[in-house]
Amino acid sequence: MGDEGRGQHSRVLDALGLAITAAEYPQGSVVRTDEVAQRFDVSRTVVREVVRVLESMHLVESKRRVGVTVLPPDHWNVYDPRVIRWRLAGADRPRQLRSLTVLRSAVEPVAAGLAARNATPEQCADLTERALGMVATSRGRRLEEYLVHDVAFHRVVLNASGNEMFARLGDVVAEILAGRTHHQVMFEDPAPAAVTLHVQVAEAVREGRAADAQELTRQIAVGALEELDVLAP
Amino acid sequence: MGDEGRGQHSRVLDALGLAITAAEYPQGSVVRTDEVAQRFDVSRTVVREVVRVLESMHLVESKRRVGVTVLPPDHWNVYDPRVIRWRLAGADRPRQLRSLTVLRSAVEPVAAGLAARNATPEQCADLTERALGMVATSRGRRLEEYLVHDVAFHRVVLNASGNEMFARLGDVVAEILAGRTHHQVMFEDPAPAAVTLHVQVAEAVREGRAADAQELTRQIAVGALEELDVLAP
DNA sequence: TGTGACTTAAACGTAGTACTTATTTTCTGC
DNA sequence: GCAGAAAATAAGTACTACGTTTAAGTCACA
Repeated sequence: MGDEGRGQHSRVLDALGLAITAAEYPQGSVVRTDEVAQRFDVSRTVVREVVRVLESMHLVESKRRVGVTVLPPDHWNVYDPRVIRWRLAGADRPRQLRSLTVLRSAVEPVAAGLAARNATPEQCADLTERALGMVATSRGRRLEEYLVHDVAFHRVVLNASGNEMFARLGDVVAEILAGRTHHQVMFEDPAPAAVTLHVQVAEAVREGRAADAQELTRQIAVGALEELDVLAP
Repeated sequence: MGDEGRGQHSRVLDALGLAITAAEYPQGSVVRTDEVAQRFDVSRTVVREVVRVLESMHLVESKRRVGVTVLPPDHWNVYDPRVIRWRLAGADRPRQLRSLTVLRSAVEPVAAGLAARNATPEQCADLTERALGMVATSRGRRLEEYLVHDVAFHRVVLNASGNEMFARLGDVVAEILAGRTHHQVMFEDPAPAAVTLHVQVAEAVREGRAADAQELTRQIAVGALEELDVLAP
């Protein structure tokens, strides 16, 4: 899943990013690079590189004679996969999960509609295979296996849309689905209705029925939103 | 619009980012940091910081004993505003514009629907004002003034949706609209139909008619897509 | 024909120093 | 006493030089 490189840089970046998104450093607070260097026992060079990356995510701002200032959340690059992961790992996980699911509900139906027009035969086959995999693993508490198929299914749809902006949301969807299985209370097997919908989407895409693919995917999204409402009111 | 800081770092980052997204450094090609340092006449320190940022955007990958490798486009963080700007400035501007417009067409209708439920009175007033501003500047080649109102209008809708992921797309929409006015051939005044639709969206949001706001915004998006089809077949 | 040891290239990381630029403080002059 | 200018200062910015680590390449030996 993650692409955490090894080395001091990644270690400090991850720690700082996590701390900032968790409001451990509150918005507006200021730190000096030397402090950070000492805190993590690394050279100032490493800290500077980390700060430059955090700055590129608009998590902080670095100004002379004042230090490194934590920016308010509405400046953050919330589409950066790393920021998403940090926030999902932190305290406002529910809020974040809701934002992302709403985004999904807007994007995925349109993506499915496009996929019905643009999907290659290979992608259609892949989609059908994944849908069948979901059916096969939808009973008997095989949640991990189900998750793999579910993630793959949605990735294929987003890729098959032919739109790179949609395709890049595959990671986001993966995080959401993984989060639902792992963190949300999900003792039960997935809802049969959802499984059926996935099979129908695969069919609609294969047969080029764009409107149907869109509407069916919309129903999946609605289901995901309702599930959130139940679990996190 | 831009937040280009001054200094060596921003200069080199911008130059390299532009060069990479323009495929001047083709995918898979490798450079050494010393080369870059010499090419831009800066120290390796600066180059290293730049590379770290480019790495965080997944534009490049830096490995020991091999150098800095340019990653294929499907790895890029295409939601990073800087990447978007670089690509819009480069050769595949039309492709990029289309991807972004499709994204808009998926997101904005949903955002407008949410705005109809969540918009504050201030936001409603702002929206109405902007719509009237668009009407007032829609004739007589006052394209620049029109653009300002148009961008502001869409920003308010996205913000009023109450979803942070939508709100963060304000910059993207601004880039698209600015691009249309400045680079696309747009000698004529904006289409009266589009202007009317904006006024109607403002009304629908103000009166809490979510479904109408969504449908009207969808029509605006469809118009934008058709406009693209005409200008860039 | 491998397979393990050696070489080496390049990034990674540290240390020290000088430059730049805002901010803060202090000093002037009225 | 206070407004404005000059000096002190603090912090990021940038450069250089050096040692460390990793992995690609190479060569020898079985």
